[in-house]
Amino acid sequence: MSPRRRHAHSADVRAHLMDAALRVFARKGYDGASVRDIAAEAGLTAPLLYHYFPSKKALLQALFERSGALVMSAFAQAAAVPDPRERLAALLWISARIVREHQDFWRVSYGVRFQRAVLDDLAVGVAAQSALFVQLFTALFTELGQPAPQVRARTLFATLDGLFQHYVLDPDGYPLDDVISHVIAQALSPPQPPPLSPPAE
Amino acid sequence: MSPRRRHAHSADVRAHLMDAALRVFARKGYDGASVRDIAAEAGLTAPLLYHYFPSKKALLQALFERSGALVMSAFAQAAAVPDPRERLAALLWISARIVREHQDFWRVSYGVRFQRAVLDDLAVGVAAQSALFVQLFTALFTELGQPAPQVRARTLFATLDGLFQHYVLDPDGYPLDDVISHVIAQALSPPQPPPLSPPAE
Amino acid sequence: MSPRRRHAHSADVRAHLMDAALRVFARKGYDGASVRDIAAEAGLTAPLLYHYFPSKKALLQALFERSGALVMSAFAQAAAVPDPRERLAALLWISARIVREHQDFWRVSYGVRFQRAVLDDLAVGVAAQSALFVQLFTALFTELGQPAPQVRARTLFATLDGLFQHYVLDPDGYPLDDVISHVIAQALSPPQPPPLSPPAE
Amino acid sequence: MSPRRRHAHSADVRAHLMDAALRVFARKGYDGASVRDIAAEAGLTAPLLYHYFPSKKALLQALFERSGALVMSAFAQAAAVPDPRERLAALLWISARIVREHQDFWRVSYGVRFQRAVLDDLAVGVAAQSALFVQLFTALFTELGQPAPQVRARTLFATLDGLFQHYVLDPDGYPLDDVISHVIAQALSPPQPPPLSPPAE
DNA sequence: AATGAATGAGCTTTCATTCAT
DNA sequence: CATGAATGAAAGCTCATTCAT
Repeated sequence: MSPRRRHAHSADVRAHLMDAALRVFARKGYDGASVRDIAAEAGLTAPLLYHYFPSKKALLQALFERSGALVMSAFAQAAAVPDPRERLAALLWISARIVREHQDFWRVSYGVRFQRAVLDDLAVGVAAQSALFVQLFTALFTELGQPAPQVRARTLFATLDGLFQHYVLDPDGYPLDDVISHVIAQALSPPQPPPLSPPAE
Repeated sequence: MSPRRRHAHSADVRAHLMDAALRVFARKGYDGASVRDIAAEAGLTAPLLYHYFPSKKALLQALFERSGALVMSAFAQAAAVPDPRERLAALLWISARIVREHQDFWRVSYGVRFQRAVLDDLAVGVAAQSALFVQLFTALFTELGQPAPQVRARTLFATLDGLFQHYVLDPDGYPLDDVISHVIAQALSPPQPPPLSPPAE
Repeated sequence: MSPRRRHAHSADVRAHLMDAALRVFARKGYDGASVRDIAAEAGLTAPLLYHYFPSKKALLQALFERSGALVMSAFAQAAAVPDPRERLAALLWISARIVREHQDFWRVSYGVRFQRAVLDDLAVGVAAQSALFVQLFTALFTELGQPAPQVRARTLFATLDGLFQHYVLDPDGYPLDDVISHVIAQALSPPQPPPLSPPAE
Repeated sequence: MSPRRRHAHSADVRAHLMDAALRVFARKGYDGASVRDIAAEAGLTAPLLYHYFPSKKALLQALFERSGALVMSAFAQAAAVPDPRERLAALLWISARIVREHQDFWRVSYGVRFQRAVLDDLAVGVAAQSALFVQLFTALFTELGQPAPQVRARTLFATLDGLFQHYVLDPDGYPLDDVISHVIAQALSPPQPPPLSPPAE
């Protein structure tokens, strides 16, 4: 009834479409979701979708950017914790919270992780985040005086990645908090000498 | 011994097709790989592929069965090591070797992990392997007298899963052996009390 | 009145496609007619056909529904004739007219009559029409005081069915009116005792 | 073990294949039946089928020829009955018996009746049989002194054709003998003046 | 006589995307 | 802003038929 724009802000429609896309991608996978599906989920038509996003891929990219920003800001916050032990815990708990609260996105993200054709344009951002993560934790372990801080960082990253995948695959049955607690304890434990070298093949 | 044949043995052609499919699936993803692509990679035509496999999905399933058998036999071997610490190390080194030697398969496997529609018929086998893995390591940690053996097992499983994915995503740049060594050391280290509980939200 | 439109009304295109499909089905049979054939006959492309009909089968079904409605309304009209003898004649002449004016449809209809796989979804409507026909004529013969009215009705139905098929198979050479006249006369003639029983086998 | 031919006479295999084809055609229709289906039903392979029949169509043609011969000989027998009334009854009962005993063939025959592409090579034989039937009954009605004998013959032919189709579509529920009895009585009844001419359109 | 292997042609259907209105 | 119409490309799959053995 207001004389100004009957229709929502462009940004609102974009967000609405991204939410719809997220749901459909999460449900059917990126390839399995048709542009029509997404438009229908958002309550509009495909050509209109193209009014807001130049392609299906661009929609996915927008989802990655939105979540990337979210992750970055959360991490920046936690990275500011002065005590390194507390910082590590904060980073992990925050990661867990993000994944729990954005399960759909992570399902999508893990689902396209191995699709080169799809990831082409995302690869840079994703790789950057991974690198940042490893750097952050390498610094942290260095600060803690742990040996081989980069290996520790990589291991921790792998653990988190695997763990979040397992959680997202079965959110109701997975003891996320227990495992996170254990991971934190493990990450802060003193180093051990490697007990066995790789067997000669 | 075997004379030159114009018509290869059925089993040979099947294996040849599976290898081709593996390469194409690894390169383009399951959805991105067309039956024609696979047939062409194998040097034959699409209808002939259907002579050997009833469907594209069946081809994928055959790949999973082949690798599943391989994993199982390797695991059975390592699971027979009497000393639990050595057994743990053996299981991890063997896992790493399998992944290294069958990168394409694991790329494919991780690629379809979140595609419900595709996994339907594979789900049983895959879930069984995961369960077996967790069981095996739960028993192992119990044997070692570690507390919370199931959480440890789950964590270890997550670590391996994430680690192998990171390796497969960048096989040349990833220090697989170093990380595996560290994971083994970590898994065998004595437990620590959890330093921090999850923050109240 | 209506301005020149680049995009025709959906209903028009649907009708246009149905006409094209009817011609192609009549010419090549249901199985022999490809969706491309039909689209080409209608002057458009196959994917566009799917814009208007969800499947090839749905197209056939639409044809049956259209003709079913036509038959029903024509029959309802003739069934209202009060005098039973005149009613019988009216029903038969109307049937003949419908078949003559919709030869293509009846060719198609008779062509799929024995294709279980195709008829599945049409079966209900077709069976209902047959049953209606027999009921209508059973009532009519009862009203006329003829013995064994149901057998007479079934016989008449069979005669019409066969006769229309023969006509449709050779529309130019078939003396449709003569035969219909005779059938009417025959149907209204008084009953005769059966002259001979079936021979013992 | 007998030194002479391990394998059946060529004619036997042909007959065996024709029986198999008949069953499969009856079950799935001509188009719906694949050559592999037929070969499998006969317990052999497709290329071997091609050893006995040059094409799928030729198989169908052979079926028509076999049944045509059967019909002809049965008709020839019944046509020899001296009394025309008895002859008519004999012809109809024999027709009914043939259809009852060869339901599969008639199902197939009626199923392809409107498929020009399939019938091309059968058309001659089928048309000849129809013509023979009409001639035979025209002569018979002439002999009986009935007016318009050709129209009567055509009508009778239509009745039989329709009736046999209805029977074949529902063999268990159809009162074939009752209807045949009625048709015979009707065919032998004296003529009636046509009660109503076709309405002016 | 018998068969596994092989293929060209073609099927129905889906999709991302564009265009005219 | 919004949409129905439109399409080229390609998908998975089936088939009648042939060929080498």
